[in-house]
Parts: sequence; C-alpha cells; structure tokens
Amino acid sequence: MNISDTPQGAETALPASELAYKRIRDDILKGALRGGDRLIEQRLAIDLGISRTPVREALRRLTLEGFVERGSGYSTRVAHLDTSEVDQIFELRALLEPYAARGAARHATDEQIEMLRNLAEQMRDLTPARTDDDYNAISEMNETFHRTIYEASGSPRLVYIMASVIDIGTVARTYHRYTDRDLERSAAHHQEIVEAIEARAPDWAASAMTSHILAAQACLHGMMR
Amino acid sequence: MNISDTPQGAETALPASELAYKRIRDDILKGALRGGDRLIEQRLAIDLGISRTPVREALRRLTLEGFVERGSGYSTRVAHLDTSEVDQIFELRALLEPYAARGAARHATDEQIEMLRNLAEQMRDLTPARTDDDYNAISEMNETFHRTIYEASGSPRLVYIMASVIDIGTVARTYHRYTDRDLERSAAHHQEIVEAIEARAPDWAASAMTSHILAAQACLHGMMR
DNA sequence: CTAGGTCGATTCGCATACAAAACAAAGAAA
DNA sequence: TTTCTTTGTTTTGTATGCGAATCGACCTAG
Repeated sequence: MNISDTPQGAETALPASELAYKRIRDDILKGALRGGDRLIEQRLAIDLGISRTPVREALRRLTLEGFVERGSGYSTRVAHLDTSEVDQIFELRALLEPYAARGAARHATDEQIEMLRNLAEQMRDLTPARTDDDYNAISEMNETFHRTIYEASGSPRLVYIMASVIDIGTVARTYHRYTDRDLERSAAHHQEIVEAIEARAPDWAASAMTSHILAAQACLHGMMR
Repeated sequence: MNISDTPQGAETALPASELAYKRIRDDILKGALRGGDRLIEQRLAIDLGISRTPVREALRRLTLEGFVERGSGYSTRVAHLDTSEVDQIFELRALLEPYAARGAARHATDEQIEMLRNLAEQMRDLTPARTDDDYNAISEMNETFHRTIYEASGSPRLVYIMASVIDIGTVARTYHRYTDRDLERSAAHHQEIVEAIEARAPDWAASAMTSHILAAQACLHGMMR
C-alpha cells in the first residue's frame, strides 16, 4: 500500500554483504588499506560489526575483481598494483571504454544522456578542485560517469567486466594529485563525450573516449616517475 | 614424511566450493541446466552432497560471471542467452582475444607455446569429429587453448575477465553442431595462431585471432537462423 | 469470474559452531 | 649452532540454525 519502508535513514537498509564489499573496496581505493596488507575475515567482521559470512562473500568478490590476492596458504592480502599492472589496466580501458562509448552513442536513453550531462557539468564546475572535498567529489562523479556509459552501452556483460578495470586510476590519487591542467582537460573530454553521445555519433564518442583514457594514462605515467 | 594423502582418486582433494562451482557451471555449459531454470541453494546442496555455504559461494561467483541471474526477490535462475547477448559477447571476444594474442606473441614462455602447439595438433587430429566424445574433447581443448593464450598475454586481469566471456560459444554447442568445414577452418586458425606466437609476430597473431573469432561468430550466426 | 487479501510453505541472509589446514614458536637432538 | 619435530595458536572451510522476506495457493468479496 504505502511506499512502506525506507523510512529516512538509508543506512539500515543495505545488506551486510554489500556493506562489507563497499567498505573494504573503498578502504583499498582510498589508500586506508595498502597493497600487501593482510586481510583477516574475523578482524574485518569485528571491525564492521557483522559476522564472517558476509565478509567472506565480499572478499571472494574482491578477489575475482582483482582488488584482493589470495596466496597459497592462509594469506589473503590487498593486491599490490605495480607500475606495469596499472599500465596494463589502462591498456584494457583504452580497449573497452571506447567500445562502450560507441555503444552508448547508439543505445543511450535520454535519461542516461541527461545524467551524463549533469555529471559532466558538475565536474566542470568543480574544476579546478580547490579542496580535498572537491577532489573526492570529482573522483566519485568520474566513476559514476564512466559506469553510466558502460550501462548505456547496451552490453550487460561489460558492466561486470568494468568493475575490475575502472577505479584503478582512483588508487593513484593517493600517490599524487592531478595538475589543474590535467583536470581541465579531463573535464573538457567529459563534455565532448557527452556531446558525441547526444549527437548519436559513435565514432566521435569512441575517439573522444580514447583521447580521454590515453591522456589519463600519460598523466599517471608522469606522476609515477 | 610421505607424500601423504591424495591416494589416487584426485576427487576427494578439491574443496567443496570449487566442486560446486565446477559442477553447476558444467551443467549449464552442457545444457543439463537450461536458461531460466531455477536454482535453489538447498536443493543443489543436497544434490551435491554438501552444505549450502559452498553452494552459495559458487552461485555468487557464477552470478558475477554472468552464468546465473538474480531477479528481484527469491529468484536465482540460469541466465538465458538470447541471440543479441551472444552477439555482444562475441563482439567483446573480437576485442579482447586479439589483444591477448598480441600480448602472447610478446610474452609467452616456451612452455606455453609448447602447450599451445600440442593442443592445436590434438584438435587438428580429431577433426573432423566423428563421435560425441571427439566433439566434447575438442570443445574442452578449445577452451584450454584460449585460456592459455590469455594467461600467456602477461595481463593477469585479462584471465579474470575471460571467465565471463569464453565458453559462451560452448553453450551454443547444445543447439546445433558446427559443420566439418567450420571445424577444419577453426583447427587451421589455431595452428596459424600458434605459429604467429611462435614467430613472435604480435600483429599476425592478433589478426589470425580476429579471423578466428569472427569466423566463429558468423558460424554461430548461421546456426541460429 | 475477477480482483485482492491472507496464510502457510519456501527460500534466502546472516550468525554461529565446529573441523581441518596452515603457521609459528619453542624445545630436543645432532 | 643448526635443524627437525612437536605443540599450540591462528585462520580458513564447511555445516547448521534462526529470523525475515518472498512466493504461491486458496479463499473471500465484489
């Protein structure tokens, strides 16, 4: 009858396993957990105030997605991304994201395009980032932006694949900061990608996305020297 | 002291969760479980002679990999692959596998090349397939062949991505059979790919792989009419 | 006959308990 | 001192129990 639950506090609603997944993943992405750190089910369970079962589930998922590594014995650790692996991931992104953008230019709904435009505008308005909060907000919106394009590509399997491939750039955020110039270019790329999708121009969208990814890779490259 | 256990039957050694994963996945691939079939944890647990916990784990993994779909409520079902989805998956393979082949041409070890050559030869010797056993043997070797190339590409993340993308062609095996001509071409492609990798010719390997995937796609396309 | 509601059976999510495997540290023998 | 064994602890794998959400069939009212 009523819309029933979801009273106000949206906290209680989300399942424990999802919570574990998000929290652990965020900790890895934010750098609270560093590569090589050991992950113990029991400890994580206590920290999160839940039982081992959902923690296990989250760890298995993160393992499949490549954020967590399991050694031979009783060793589950945060995966450490050396330079070459980050490079490989960007190569994959350079392969997959233009493909997704091409699909999005064909299949995106008006609603999705609207969302992409909003995200692009908000990111532009926050550029150059002044505070850490600005910075985090941009990171988050960036992730949503790319995820939305994957969703709009019309290939469900891509969305799943993406989980292991995106957000790696976010890890690097811990090491250094992008320069204002990089952020501005990134914002411009986002705008262009949206325009291309809106114009239903698959090749344009793919090309703009390629530039976007390769620029990001070069930028990260520079940072890691 | 002794080599201790693993007496002979290598069965008992593997963990229950792995067993559940393999068995359920095989049943889907072999067609024993069809798209849309309902999957109940308890029932599967009883059938496999284990408890619900490892079954849960297997189902979650299969869900992430796209073999199982979870509806809104208590509905976990075998994913049904309609024509368009199979098509999308082949598009992804046409993107990823040439990339992997290129990497393999650069990074494959002699051991891996040896393995690929053996597989290619065995598949050729079994072509044209006479019995169902021949057919299944080829399917299995084909899977191993492609997996090995992914592993040889030097990009660990690819191996993970692949799990959700390969083997889909195998599902189609249930519907119809490839023609002898298709199998012969496939065997020839395999040989060519190995030669290209052996010659350390990335572009050649990528191109041969592209042909291989596109041919398979066209072949499947023809079967589904 | 249809629409809607109620109740029982099913099914899943999470917590907990137990068993087995792996690790580590201390002690004994060479 | 070094190495091997042995034992105690830690950590994971699997089983099971309970509560909550969901589903489905039947039943009632219009």
